[in-house]
Amino acid sequence: MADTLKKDRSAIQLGPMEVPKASDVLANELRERILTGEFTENTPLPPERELVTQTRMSRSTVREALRILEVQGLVRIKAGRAGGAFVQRPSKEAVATSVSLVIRGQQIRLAALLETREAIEPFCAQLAARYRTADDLKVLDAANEAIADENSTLAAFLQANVDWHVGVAIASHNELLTGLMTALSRAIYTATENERFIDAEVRRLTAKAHLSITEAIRAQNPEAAVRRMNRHVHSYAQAVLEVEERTEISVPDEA
Amino acid sequence: MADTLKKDRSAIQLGPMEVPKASDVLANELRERILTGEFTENTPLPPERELVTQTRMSRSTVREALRILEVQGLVRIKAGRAGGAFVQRPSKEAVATSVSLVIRGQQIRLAALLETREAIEPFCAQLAARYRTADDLKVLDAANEAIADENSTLAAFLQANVDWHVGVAIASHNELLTGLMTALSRAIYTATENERFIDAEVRRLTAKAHLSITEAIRAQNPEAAVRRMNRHVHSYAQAVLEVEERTEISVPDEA
DNA sequence: GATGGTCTATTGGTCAGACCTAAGTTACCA
DNA sequence: TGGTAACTTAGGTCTGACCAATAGACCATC
Repeated sequence: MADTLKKDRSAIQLGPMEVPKASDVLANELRERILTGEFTENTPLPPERELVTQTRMSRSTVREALRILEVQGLVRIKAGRAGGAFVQRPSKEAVATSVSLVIRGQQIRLAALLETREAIEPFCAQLAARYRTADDLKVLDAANEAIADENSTLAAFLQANVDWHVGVAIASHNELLTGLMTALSRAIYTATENERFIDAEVRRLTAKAHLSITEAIRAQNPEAAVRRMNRHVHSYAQAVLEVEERTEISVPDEA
Repeated sequence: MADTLKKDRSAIQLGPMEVPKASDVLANELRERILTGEFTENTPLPPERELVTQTRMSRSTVREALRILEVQGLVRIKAGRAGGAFVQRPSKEAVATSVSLVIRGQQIRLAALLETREAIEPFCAQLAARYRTADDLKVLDAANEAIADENSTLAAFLQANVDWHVGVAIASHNELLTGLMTALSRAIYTATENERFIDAEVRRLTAKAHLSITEAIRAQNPEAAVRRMNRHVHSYAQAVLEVEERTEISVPDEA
């Protein structure tokens, strides 16, 4: 009897309910208006105290809402007179930082990073070959020059390396891919920073590969670009992983 | 005299300096400690009032710092007794939301989304064929079943479609790719939601392609998986773009 | 003895008001 | 005319108070 009663009563099912915080409500409202284009780029939002009177919320609530939007890259906040919150469209930076957080936070294996780069970068090269501008090529050439300098430090080499890879992504003119590649490159940079496998030979091969890919992009030859980039990142990944194996996985331990 | 004095004094050169906000300082400090693993998952941070006494900052400053970390997905905040800020590792959700923001905010062309998917998804399929588990296959099979139902609504079809694509990404066991694909799929879903080109024929072809790719993944045949997925997403993109052209770019106008 | 009410302690959420600091604007004086 | 002092506007921080949600202990009722 009691059992059936219990069954009857628990037949009514309710999921856990959301009770949004006041600051979230404000943030959501503003976010929607920004994303739908109601506020265009660089539009100044009303001053905090004005928002307080409009929304009848307290200033701390208003400020927390603005802080949320700031972290999400939707507004940029300046202090001082004529300051305030200015509408911004989130760009690759927002993607790059969040991806970096995931990479660092999840202690993602170097292998997975390299894998992901193998997925994305050949396609970037292909798009770059189609859509590259003269400015894009300048960036790549500058990076190539820095890479070719055999007397530079390891740090300088790696930085130039990152610059080149990000440069290719930028040349693809796809903000999504650019953001991902920026984060990936940074992560791979720090992961390989202490690697001892980057010797003169590796540097020479890298420089050569980059040059050849750059030429394909310059010549607007997508097929060659994708093919060469594929080979480049794949062989680089192989090389890194070989060293990783030989040195008995010493990196993951430091977590 | 005054001139030389002035010159001497301006010999000391200082660049523009950054004056970080107090809340940023706290947020950065906590973020580093979380990311380096000093605080493990689910560790409760001290209560706000405790942080106030420890840091000698005001409560509003402490709260803004916590809000920053919350938005970045580094802590989860619960109210009430035994509540507080609990350490969390940012996951694919964080990537998905920030990518969604960029997609919505930049009013990214549907073409670019499809392009990006063409870059990523074949590689996901390849990895899925290598690393898929039995559970992964169950998800794909369930989605395929829903897709095959010819009497379902358009919304149901698209949802099942998303489930399948995300399922493939999950089967790749790469958090990065999974996060990106989740965001991408959602965006493509909403972008194609109102499209009239999804007729019975498209649904039939989609179901067929998904089945064939699923089989390649089940058989752990990476080559077939990547080839079939490539063809699938490419032809889908072509179909969408053809409709786009025919209907004279009506979507971008509503921005 | 299971259900539900009440109390209390803890902790985040919100509010109000004050003051500090950054940065344009204006006015005034040398 | 040019520089600087005063003013104004806006965000940044602090203080202290109270509200709201929640967990746990205890008690009342059926």
